[in-house]
Amino acid sequence: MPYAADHKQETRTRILDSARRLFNRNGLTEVSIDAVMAGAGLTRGGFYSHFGSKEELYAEAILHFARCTPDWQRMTFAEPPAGERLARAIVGAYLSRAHLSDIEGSCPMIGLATDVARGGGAARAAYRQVLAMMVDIFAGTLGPDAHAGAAPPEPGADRARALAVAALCVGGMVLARAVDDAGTADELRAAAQRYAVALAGWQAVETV
Amino acid sequence: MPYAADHKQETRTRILDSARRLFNRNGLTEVSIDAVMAGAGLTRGGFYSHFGSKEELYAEAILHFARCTPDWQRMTFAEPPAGERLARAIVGAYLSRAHLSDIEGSCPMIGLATDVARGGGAARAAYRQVLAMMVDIFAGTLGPDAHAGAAPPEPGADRARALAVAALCVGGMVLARAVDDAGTADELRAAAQRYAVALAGWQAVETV
DNA sequence: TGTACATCAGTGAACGCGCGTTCACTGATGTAC
DNA sequence: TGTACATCAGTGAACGCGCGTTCACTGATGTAC
Repeated sequence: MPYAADHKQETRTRILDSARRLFNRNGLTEVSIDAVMAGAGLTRGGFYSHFGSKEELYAEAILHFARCTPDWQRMTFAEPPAGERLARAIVGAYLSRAHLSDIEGSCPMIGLATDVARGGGAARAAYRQVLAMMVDIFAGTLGPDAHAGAAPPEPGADRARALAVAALCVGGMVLARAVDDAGTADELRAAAQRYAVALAGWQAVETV
Repeated sequence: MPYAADHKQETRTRILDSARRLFNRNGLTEVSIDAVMAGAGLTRGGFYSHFGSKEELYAEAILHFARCTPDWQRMTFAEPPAGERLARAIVGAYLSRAHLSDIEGSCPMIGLATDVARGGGAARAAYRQVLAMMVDIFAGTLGPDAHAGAAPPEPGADRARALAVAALCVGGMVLARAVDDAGTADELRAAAQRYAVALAGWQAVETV
């Protein structure tokens, strides 16, 4: 056994980390295997002893994103909150100026949305998984619905509202990144934050 | 003058229409000049008598999108409504099942969001222009704000709300397209529609 | 009206580069003795 | 403890294909006479 048991696994993780950064910045198809391997401190030839093809890297990288997301939460907050506090803190961090400008380290739902929409099943399944994590956290912690009428609450109304809050979070950031004017971008970010909190029925956002 | 005066202009428009369809489906970089020209019934060599480079095609195609968007409105509605009726009808059409499945013909803000975010200034300026069209229509027609407190309304609150409605419209569709499950996709679409209308303070959506 | 001509939109072969993929080889590492 | 060895992670040259771009050429069209 010429190398330590987890040596290859560690290299693989380094490749996936490099891919995550580069994909977030340049999209799935505009990243060469050369660049991914160089980002991991390796050369191109070794790639195929870790992955069968570039397609396979896509799928694995998206799953890697999904696995990393809980870590991202844990690292952002000194002491991990729970319940509604967690949900408010997530909205605060998600729609923060720091997250807007951190292209490489940001949530993959923002930077890879349209690439994934064009991609294969594995990428889209992983995307749904990341979205589901966010929606589940929101759905469990919603406050009163300002838009609910006098009628008794319909079944599934909480889920619909949680989906809308998520759409506002991701949509606000996607638009802010696409627009060429920093002022408009920050207005979008702030507006999405304000109305995501209002829609969720919370009093205020938890700033980090 | 061997050809009619507008002959070349018509060909150019045909190329841009082909580019619009292909870009919406495959993204900016994953479309070859060969494919664009074939889509316009032409061969590759002729491209460079219309555009200086592929980069230039990107910018022109996005501006073409922006120019087409009013036509899209006009064609969707038999008799063009105005004011709040127009705004409600836009939300209804934008977040419709038909628009969700019409990849090639859809609003470029949905299919090209992350591509534009990575692109050059011309594409991002055009993107901002299309977004501004939508936001302006919303901002002028908002109903009462269910989330406004007893305090007097702040300046810019209407613009912030219009931006949030737009973020909900685009974000809902972006997520719906990225997810691999048709059920979740339609839930996202419907939830975004419901709460976009609620956030705007309208009573109901105008179905087309 | 008919014919020769000038113009130029469009053609398609060719070039060169980048990138995904392959493969024979290198050399670093843990193990056996 | 020290040395030879087997293993295999990683290297880098090479191949082939696709695509952006160029360019000499074709042929369709409106005009002049």
